[in-house]
Amino acid sequence: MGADVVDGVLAALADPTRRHLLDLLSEHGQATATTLAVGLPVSRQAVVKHLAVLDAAGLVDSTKVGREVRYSVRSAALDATARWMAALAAEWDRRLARIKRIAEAAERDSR
Amino acid sequence: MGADVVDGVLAALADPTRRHLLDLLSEHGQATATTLAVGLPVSRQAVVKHLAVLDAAGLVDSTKVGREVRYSVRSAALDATARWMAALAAEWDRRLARIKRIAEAAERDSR
DNA sequence: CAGTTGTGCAACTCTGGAGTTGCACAACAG
DNA sequence: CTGTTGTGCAACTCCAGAGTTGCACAACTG
Repeated sequence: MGADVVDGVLAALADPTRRHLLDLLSEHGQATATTLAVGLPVSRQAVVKHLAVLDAAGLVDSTKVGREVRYSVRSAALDATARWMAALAAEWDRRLARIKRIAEAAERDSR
Repeated sequence: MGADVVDGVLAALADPTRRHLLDLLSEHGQATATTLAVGLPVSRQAVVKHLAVLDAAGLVDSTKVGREVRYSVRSAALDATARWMAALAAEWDRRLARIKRIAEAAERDSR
């Protein structure tokens, strides 16, 4: 699994405004930067920049229709990151269990 | 599920140095800031700050032993965030499917 | 055609966070 | 007790990124 994908998604999700943006997008399915900016306490330009970040992370898709650009949510990258995270948590558990086993064995030997 | 927990975890994981730190910790199971700083291109103080962030996010646990502080990985918060993310991805899929259904119905009516 | 509206581009400000250094203090070893 | 070593605290520097404004340009509407 591409580590850079995970990297991009994590960096993108770190910002509250971008998470809110994704929330709005998933509600409406389709929206332009101008429309999205109305429901947010920031300017349209700020929204455009955030959408660019989300686009680079693969969390959002853009389509030009006439003079406007419609954005929509893409779940693939998020899903991949969720799987990566779950695998990481499992890996930690595995390592912790192994270390605990070794520690117990060492203690048993010392007695 | 606490949204602030997810928030903290995402913010914590956004930094590459912190992810590397977590990786090192899960390998050794136990480590002090001084020890960890050796394998990283940053000072001990920088490591201490990162560990403080990870601690606040619940990703790391600290224990005082004599004059040194030992850190260890905690998988609970990461696991919770992974579940949250998977649920979010599923939610997006659900909404997208619903919107697609509506769009197709509208198209069928217009014909 | 003229007027309106949505985007894109560029140049700025400004704050948060990553990193550093220096020093004081507590906990060891001899 | 004396010297050494690991942490903690505080005051800095520095820069990426979040946000802004202003303007030019393309795309619709009448």
